[in-house]
Amino acid sequence: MIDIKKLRDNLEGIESSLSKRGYKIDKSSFKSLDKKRKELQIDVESLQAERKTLSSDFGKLKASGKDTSDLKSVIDKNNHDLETKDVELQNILDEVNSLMLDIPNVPDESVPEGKNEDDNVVIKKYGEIKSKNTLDHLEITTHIDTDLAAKLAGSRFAVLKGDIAKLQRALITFMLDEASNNGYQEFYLPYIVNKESLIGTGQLPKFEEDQFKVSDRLYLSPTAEVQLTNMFRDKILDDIELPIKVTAHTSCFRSEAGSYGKDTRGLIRQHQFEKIELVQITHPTNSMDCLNDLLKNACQILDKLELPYQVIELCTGDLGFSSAKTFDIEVWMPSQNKYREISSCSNFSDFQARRSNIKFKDKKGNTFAHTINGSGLAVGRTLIALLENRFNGNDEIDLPECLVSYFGSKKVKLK
RNA sequence: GGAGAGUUGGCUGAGUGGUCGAAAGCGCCUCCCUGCUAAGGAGGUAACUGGGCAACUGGUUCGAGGGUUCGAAUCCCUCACUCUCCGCCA
Repeated sequence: MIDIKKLRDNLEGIESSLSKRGYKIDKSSFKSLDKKRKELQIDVESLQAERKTLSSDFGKLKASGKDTSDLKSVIDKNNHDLETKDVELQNILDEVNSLMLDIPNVPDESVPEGKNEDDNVVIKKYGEIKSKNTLDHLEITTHIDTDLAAKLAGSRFAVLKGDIAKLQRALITFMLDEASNNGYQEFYLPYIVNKESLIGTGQLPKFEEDQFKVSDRLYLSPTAEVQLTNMFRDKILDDIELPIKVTAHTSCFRSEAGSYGKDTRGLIRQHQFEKIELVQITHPTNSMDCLNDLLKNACQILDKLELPYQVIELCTGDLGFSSAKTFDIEVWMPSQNKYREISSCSNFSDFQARRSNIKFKDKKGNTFAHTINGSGLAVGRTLIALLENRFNGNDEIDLPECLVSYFGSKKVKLK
């Protein structure tokens, strides 16, 4: 949710910012709605003030045992007027609100302009592409079994066996340790979350069909961003606590309703996958520094894993709904001969904080915080990248140095 | 699954129809006092939001939503959540 005051004060400015990301705001309907809102609100509030004094007069009259019927008819009229005006006001407020909920976040000034993903900007490439391998991960190892998973659950699931299952476990521990070393407090979280939480981080109401619903009010969490951010929902933090850095490993669940036929093979796009998430709650003045910090934390993991990757900055046209600025980290996937997203690091400015009511307190008063998050990293995709980049035709691969102690051996058996 | 008790400000917790946005305590802020520290004293301290250049001045909010009433934190209904005991269980 963007700030309605900013919209009132600077409609043209917001309009041009939003047009850069391809969103056209309905200026004239906002203006006329807001004008009506103002008139009605003034009416309603003065009628409410009137009711207060009339009611207290009524009480006094009654207490002194005098006749109240004249006053009663005045009160009745006032209440009747109030009710009609109030209904009108509520209707207008509902309209304003749904208009506001539909408006995406305003891109940061620094975000490169562009229409779609073709206009994203490669910031830097890291590591050397050495692999000559063309086989994909399902061809490299027999220990990723999607048929078996289909028997148990359905498509877009996987069973990992033996060393591959163990390697996933090692990766999770490694990534969590990296996050802890970088100052993130580790959490273990519920995988099921309520509606309020999903609304807070922006998955609801707009993206309901992407979620797995387990009951009337409960959903499987699509990312630990939801839990880690909503821990601070409805809180007023102390400014000296900022930035707050938190992390967790969770299984993540996505229905992938909109991706029929996309990445149907293997581990790339699953209904259930493992992810380590990094979240920071920051002061508005240095949130961009915090984003760079978080990006560095995520990149560092790929550096240690010795995997080639690139960092791209999303252009205005490709930004997610809630994001003000996003860097994607893409790891080299030899079988596809291209880079694939393995982490998305975003500054949401006060967009999520406004929805989830996360504030901090300083001498000037209470202000919405900024929220930052990114994966550190997506575990399944990291696993694939390791297999594909390190495969050299044998029945086992060598692990990078950083994983050896976590895995307990230097070699991973593929068959 | 059965039975019961709750949900009030940053926290603890009083408040059963108007004088209640709300006692008291804790915490926090300002000041006073004391050579430092400890203790003590005075005052202040909820959030959200409208109008106004401003001084200022309205409104809303006591888990959520309805209802009764001239008037609801307080009475009634529905829902959500939390806790305790019993049962079951990793």
